[in-house]
Amino acid sequence: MRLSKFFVPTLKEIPNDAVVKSHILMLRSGMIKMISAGIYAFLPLGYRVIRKISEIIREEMNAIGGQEFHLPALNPKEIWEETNRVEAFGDTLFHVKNRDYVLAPTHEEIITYLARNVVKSYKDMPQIWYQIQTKFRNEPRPRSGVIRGRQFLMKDAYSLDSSWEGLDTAYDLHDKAYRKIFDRCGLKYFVVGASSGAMGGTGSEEFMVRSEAGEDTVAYCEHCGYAANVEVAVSNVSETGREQKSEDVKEISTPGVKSIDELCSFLKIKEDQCAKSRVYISEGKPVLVLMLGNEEVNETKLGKALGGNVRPAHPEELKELTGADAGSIGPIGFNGKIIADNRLTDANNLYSGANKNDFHLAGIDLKRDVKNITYSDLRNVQPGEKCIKCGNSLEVFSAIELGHIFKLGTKYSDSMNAKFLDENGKEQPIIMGSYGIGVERVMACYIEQHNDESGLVWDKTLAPFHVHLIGLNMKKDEIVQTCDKLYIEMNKKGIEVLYDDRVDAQAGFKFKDADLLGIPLQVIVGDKKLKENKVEVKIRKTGERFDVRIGELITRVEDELK
RNA sequence: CGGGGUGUGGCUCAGCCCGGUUAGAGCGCCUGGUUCGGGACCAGGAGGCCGGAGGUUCGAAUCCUCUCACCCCGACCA
Repeated sequence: MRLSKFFVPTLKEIPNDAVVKSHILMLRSGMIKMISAGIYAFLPLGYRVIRKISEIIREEMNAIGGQEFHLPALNPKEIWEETNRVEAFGDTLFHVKNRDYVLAPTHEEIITYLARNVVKSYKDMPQIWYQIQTKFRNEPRPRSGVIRGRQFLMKDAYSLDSSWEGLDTAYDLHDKAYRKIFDRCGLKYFVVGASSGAMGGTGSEEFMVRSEAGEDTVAYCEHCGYAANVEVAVSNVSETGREQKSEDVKEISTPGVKSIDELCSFLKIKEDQCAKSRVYISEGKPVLVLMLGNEEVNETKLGKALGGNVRPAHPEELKELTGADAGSIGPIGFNGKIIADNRLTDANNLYSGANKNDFHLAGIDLKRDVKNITYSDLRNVQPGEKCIKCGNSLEVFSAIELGHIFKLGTKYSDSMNAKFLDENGKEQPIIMGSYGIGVERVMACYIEQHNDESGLVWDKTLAPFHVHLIGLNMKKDEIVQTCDKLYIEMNKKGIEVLYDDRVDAQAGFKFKDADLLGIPLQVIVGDKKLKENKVEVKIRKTGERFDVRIGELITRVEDELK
């Protein structure tokens, strides 16, 4: 491709609206352009990368027996009503105004619709059906460029099986295929076991990439690979323990003291002598939650421990339930269920609120003074805590979800009545799995991991081109002739070449553009080297340069690209 | 949906507080010339109803009201 005829609007300056690295670089390198919040046009250069990623995905999906479909984005609303997901998706689902259609945010319904009354026998399975297509979600807040958009390219696969063992097999196949896909793409990723959320189902794994731009926070053990969302990651910190002698409970006047910090400095005590109280409402009933010191309540864990959803009590409710405002609430005299974090197990000589404004209690012994207290893991894992699997130190950081595989089971086949006859002639619901990859996220994550101060740094696999051929002064015939010749030869050899044949751009300008685009090899044709019948090769990743005789260039380029 | 911020030529921004020539700069773009291995130089030029609507005023990019768009934090997120 000749750059003079190729639409690559590179930007020297950082676009105002972009914040994360990948977004900035995709815009600056002329790969995408924003049309509206969360809606991007892929320009020719960017689309080449998308196609390379898609092709890798396609190869690995085909390798596990996947069959590629092309499914409609416009779906009749009534199909979605069968599974009750019009309501479940709520405002996230795009509705078409002038007909009863929705824009598909995912394709379980369509797949189940296709299978129903067609996949009728256990002999018709297993099946793996997939698509690489645009999906639509009315995200309340698109962000980070292509990472969270309102329309995005997704590979979604669905497995159909006649047995749970078959589902396990399909799930394992996808797990392995995903690892191959992300390995081939050159991504550093990790795998998190996760709850399957609104998709329903039993087992699930998320494929994640560490990134500042990530929306999930995970705890990760470099040593053994343990990884879990902090919402569920088990905390592994020792209990604060009991002191030998239990003091008597004693009321202390603490005027104006609200926070644990204030309490500690007012009484000159340490944080871990305090029990922080938070009141939640669970199933309509108040629950007092005690945390050691100033630790935050993990509401997901709390919900799990109490079996249901929880919400913090409103200020008015606090006053009504305890007689005090936030900051003066405590376990003694609290009328309702009391649950404490494991770290407080049987602790004594604690300070906490007195359920009376401007007073706290000292000498609280949870074992002696608080009957019916239960203990549970309610805190967030902190960096440096011991991994529950191997005991090494955990890291906590944010990450982007690239892919998600889960066992759906019969949720959709049940609600849409997709049944088959088993070996015994008995009717059974089809057992399904669902497996997604955010194609644009793969690209963004790759860029997050492969860039430097000059721009992008592609490996050959995903690079939009293999070689960036730069004619330095295209007003000189020898240079043009040499470049043209090399361009034709490389094309003939199947080497993908971007040829900077622009006449009006100066050398420095071309170099900066080339570094920004980050194509792995640069072949530089200039006056100086040409006199010795040589051209210069620069390896983008290392910055290394060397001269090569023109006659040997093709072989050398082929070697470098191996 | 809550909080914060920004809308001025294709891009990055100044001007706004304190209203008053013809609305500016750098980059980019067009013409001609010089340059030609790390985002060149000279000369000339095109391009803006200052996000939109209403209002205050003799006069509004600037003040007021409403509205739209976009960004960030939070809520939400298969």
